[in-house]
Amino acid sequence: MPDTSTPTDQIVEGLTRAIVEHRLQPGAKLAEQKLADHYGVSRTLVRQALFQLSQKRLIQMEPARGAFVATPSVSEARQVFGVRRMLEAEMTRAFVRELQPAWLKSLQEHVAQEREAIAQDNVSARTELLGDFHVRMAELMDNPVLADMLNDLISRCALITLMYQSAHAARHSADEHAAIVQAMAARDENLAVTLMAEHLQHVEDSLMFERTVPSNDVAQALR
Amino acid sequence: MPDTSTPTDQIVEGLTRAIVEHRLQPGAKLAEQKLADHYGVSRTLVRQALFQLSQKRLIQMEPARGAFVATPSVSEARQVFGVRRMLEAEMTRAFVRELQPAWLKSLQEHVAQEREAIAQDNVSARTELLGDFHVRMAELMDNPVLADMLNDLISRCALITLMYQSAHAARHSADEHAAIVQAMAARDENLAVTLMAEHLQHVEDSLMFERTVPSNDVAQALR
DNA sequence: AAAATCAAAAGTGTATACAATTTTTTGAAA
DNA sequence: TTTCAAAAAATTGTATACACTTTTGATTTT
Repeated sequence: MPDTSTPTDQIVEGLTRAIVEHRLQPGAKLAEQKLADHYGVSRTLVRQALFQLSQKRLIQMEPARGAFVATPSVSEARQVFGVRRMLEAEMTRAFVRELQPAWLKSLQEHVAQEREAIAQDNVSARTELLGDFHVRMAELMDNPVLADMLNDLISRCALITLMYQSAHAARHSADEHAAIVQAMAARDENLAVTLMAEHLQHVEDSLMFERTVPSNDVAQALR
Repeated sequence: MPDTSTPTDQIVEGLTRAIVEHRLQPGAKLAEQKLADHYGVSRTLVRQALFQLSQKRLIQMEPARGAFVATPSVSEARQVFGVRRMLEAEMTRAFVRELQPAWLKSLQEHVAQEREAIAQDNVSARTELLGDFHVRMAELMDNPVLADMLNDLISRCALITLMYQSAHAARHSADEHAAIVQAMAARDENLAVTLMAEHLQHVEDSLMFERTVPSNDVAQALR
């Protein structure tokens, strides 16, 4: 795992993973001093990290009360997925229009990786890969602006979705990814766009909101 | 002008306006102590604000060297506009599909305001209104997630575009907004989407990159 | 026993201190 | 005058200090 540049970035990275992987449950208190102790830095750097996370909407800061892992409402969750559908429908269209053989190969390999992780029952790898499929498209198109934006949206989705996707749902997602790639290979722009929109709708439909109010042990969650 | 909640937010707000309105030119150094003096706070709060702005990509932070108003490359600029086109094309489609009479009225009034600002040659008002047209659509659809995202994208676009749009270009934009609203009123989904995409393309095409390297007086730019 | 009260503890918000780095200035040599 | 080097000044990065707010928990009151 490569070092991210600044200490603050490392904290952001670590907390993001913990939140996205649901080791920190929505609503969990993020006490500054505890985090500072865990990372061996002062509260100053922890605060910087928390502010960044609050901008990414992964945590919510309440004045004088501190930071908590975000607990998005059902309405907000639907909006996030709505934005993804809008953005990714058109992204798919652009992708097919500018399609290059190497792109196709890359996505096919990616789907193969997804299936391998699913076969091996590697839950965290498969979750990450299933999200990365979408970011990979933006990266292949050489559009880091889009890739960054999708990455943030997908993090928010991960916070929203159920603890872990069931193995069944994961297989379903991988199959849909494969179908999308197939439509792309056939240069069928409209089919690819439709399949992508449907895929995202399926992921959204599989949402379940377990809003447990947890008194979470931060130190343990971060290992 | 209403007070934003925290002091940090006020600094973010102030700097955002200064950058978007080009009172701070791309590349300008943002020295922490100078900003702190100007806002009458300590560097602590200025730093928090700078980190937030760097996440919004309005400024760029270089390690040990400080913060500078961002100078996006031509390639990045095209990507930002590309994302806007993707997102707003589908937003327009959804808007027309769910269209309510009140929405139409609101947009028509907005265009009227744009034209008033243009007639009065109120440059900063017209620039803000022309950008807000797009955010208003998201707000009318009751989608703050989308509205926030568009707001950030439009800020980045404002940083990119020439100092101020020419009066001619502003009139052109307002006319295109009016045409889009007309297509919406006719419930012509595809026409509205097409007009929106073309509109954004026109704005992008009117881009000019004046990359002056300025030694900018921060205190003066902030009034 | 439940509710209310208040003191102590813990936690957040901001300023300041200080080490490390970068920029500017100064001054000598070419 | 221009160029380079070293010292001085300014600036950033991080930790710490301290005021103020919230939370906790014991004690009293109903």
